Amino acid sequence: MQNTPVTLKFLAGKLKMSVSTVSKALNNYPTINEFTKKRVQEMARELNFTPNKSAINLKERRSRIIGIILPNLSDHFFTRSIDGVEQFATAHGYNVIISQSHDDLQKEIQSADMLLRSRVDGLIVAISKHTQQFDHLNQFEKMGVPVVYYTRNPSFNLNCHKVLGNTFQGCYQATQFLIERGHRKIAYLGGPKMINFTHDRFNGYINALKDNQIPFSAELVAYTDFDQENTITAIQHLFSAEKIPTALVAFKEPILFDAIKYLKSINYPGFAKIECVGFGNNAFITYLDNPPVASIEENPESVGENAIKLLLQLINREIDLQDYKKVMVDCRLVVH
Amino acid sequence: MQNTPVTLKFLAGKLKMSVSTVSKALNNYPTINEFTKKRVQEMARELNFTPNKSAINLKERRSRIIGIILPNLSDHFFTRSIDGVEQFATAHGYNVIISQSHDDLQKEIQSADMLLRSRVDGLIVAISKHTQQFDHLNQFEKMGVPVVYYTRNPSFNLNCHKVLGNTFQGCYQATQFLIERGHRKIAYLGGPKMINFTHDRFNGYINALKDNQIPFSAELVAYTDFDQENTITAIQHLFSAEKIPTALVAFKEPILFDAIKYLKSINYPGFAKIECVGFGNNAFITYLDNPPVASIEENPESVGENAIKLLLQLINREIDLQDYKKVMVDCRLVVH
DNA sequence: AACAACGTTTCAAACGTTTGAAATAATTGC
DNA sequence: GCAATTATTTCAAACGTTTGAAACGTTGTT
Repeated sequence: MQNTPVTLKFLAGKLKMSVSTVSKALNNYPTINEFTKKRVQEMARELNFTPNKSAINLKERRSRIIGIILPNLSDHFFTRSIDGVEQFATAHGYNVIISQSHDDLQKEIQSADMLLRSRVDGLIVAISKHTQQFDHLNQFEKMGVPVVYYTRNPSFNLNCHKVLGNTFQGCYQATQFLIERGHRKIAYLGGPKMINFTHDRFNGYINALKDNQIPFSAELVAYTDFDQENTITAIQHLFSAEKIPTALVAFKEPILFDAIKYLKSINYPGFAKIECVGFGNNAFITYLDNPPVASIEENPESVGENAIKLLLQLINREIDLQDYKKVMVDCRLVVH
Repeated sequence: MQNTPVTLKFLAGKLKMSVSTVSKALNNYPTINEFTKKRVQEMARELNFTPNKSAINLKERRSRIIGIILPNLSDHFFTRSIDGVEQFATAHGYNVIISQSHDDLQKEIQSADMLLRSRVDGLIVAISKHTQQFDHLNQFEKMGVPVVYYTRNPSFNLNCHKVLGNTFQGCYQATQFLIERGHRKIAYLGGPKMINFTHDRFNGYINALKDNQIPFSAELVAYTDFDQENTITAIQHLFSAEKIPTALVAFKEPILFDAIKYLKSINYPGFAKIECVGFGNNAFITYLDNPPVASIEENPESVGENAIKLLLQLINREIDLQDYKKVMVDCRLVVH
């Protein structure tokens, strides 16, 4: 424990030169004599000089920090997307601060405020499912800090930058896949209606049916959320319908697993023949005895990477802040 | 986009008062006139004044930021532990920066450096499995920044603060549980030897055997890592041993799942009777057809919470930096 | 000997806060 | 009505950097 913090001033004192010489030497200014640079750099290393980022941020009026707000880290989609962001960000000299909203608007507001105070250079955000009001996020753009919404975003709002999984295409492809395997009665298990892409997924399903001249039946559609009880209720509804489904498209894998588990537990007649597909491509599928026939891989790393790429362009003003972009990242059907 | 950043100075100009009055008004100093406070606070709200954290950090010589370095976010143990840290930290006015090492020493060093520059007030770290050298982490203590190692830590080093899952007790309990269920030939599948607690777990296993007068057989012990191939090799070894095991204790659940899957895939005779236990208590277990008979719940939230509690005490100098503590968090056996 | 020209170093202000001390204004006591 | 007291505001320095402008010292030219 050393009580004299090693600052430029301290180094300057030791070396009997001015603070600016030390600073410039460490930053490799061409006007500084080579021998001086050596001396300074050696001394800095010896004394473990570590520049104070707060001071630099203050001076430079930027932080080289990217903020990320997301619902939670227990969802593998998000942790995988972080990897995409982090890799590209650090390669470009930026660090990342992650903040979880736990799908709670108040926490999201707190996170946003914290990141705003930290003067992040840009923000990537997947909004909570309860976010209907955007003052706390609009604040960033007002201060000239670009914001990229990814995955979960305010669907009605065109005036923001978005990077989205092409969830329509993913769901279309999954439905198409099931149709090609001979299914005609394909049930659709949707997610919370507050999450905007829920509708896109539904549309993918609908359109695939339409394009194959399969009549749509409202009986074959139900919605749930992340609560297991609700999923069971939805499944009971779907599989007691008149048109008994032979296949199922679900908006998220863990929920699909709940569905499969339930059908199996009640010895649903014809269970073995039912074919399922869900979003996610969870690594655990390999351990299931009755795995989904395929998964919709959402490529979260790519979503994250596209988000940070766009954000960096906005930060560098290569793209105008007002020139709102929408980037779609295609899904890929993985057959198991 | 507004080009005049709203600073104290800017507010002071608008209100025709000094910067210090504005600052004190916003910080609710008792010497400031109530009416003045109102005026200032209103104006601040109206213009969306957001204090610059870098400036405050610089002035206060602390950041109210806690750094966390951990191997990766794909392991649910770590994401759950973060929840424990975050909750307690934010309740005490601290923010958290998470940095992944991806089990790579170089990345860990980079993370440490980044956090050091950011002048975190304290560090919580689960070292990478390749970390044998600790300069980058010792640096913090040298600068008076307390460090708490959690879960993965330098086992040989007593001179550091540690918060650990009581992995010995967990493994003992699991083994005891299997013994009580009548098993005598219990195999043990250990993890990477570089991870320090691997040995504690093994000792838990051994001691439970000993306390029940069950002879230990080296044939019943094998080691693997997170690579599936190696797990299969280990399992082949264990289950082709002379003493055919009837139960298995594994050091981590996903690996246990690989083992179960393999035994099932080869139609291992007596597979249905084999009882397994592993560390983790993965939420996913509920979907398995041949689930482990029990799980060792490591209580990661509690580990995280204990780590941040200790760290805050160190930060507040309620505990002397040199007075090295070791906190153990018990595991809990969850029978499925 | 004078001075231009260069290589190198230093000065000084700025970034946005906080805070004890000093200054000023308002109030009270007599 | 004036000093003493109290309430309120302002001054000024500090936190650790960066950086353009100014200053310095050394050479080389004439």
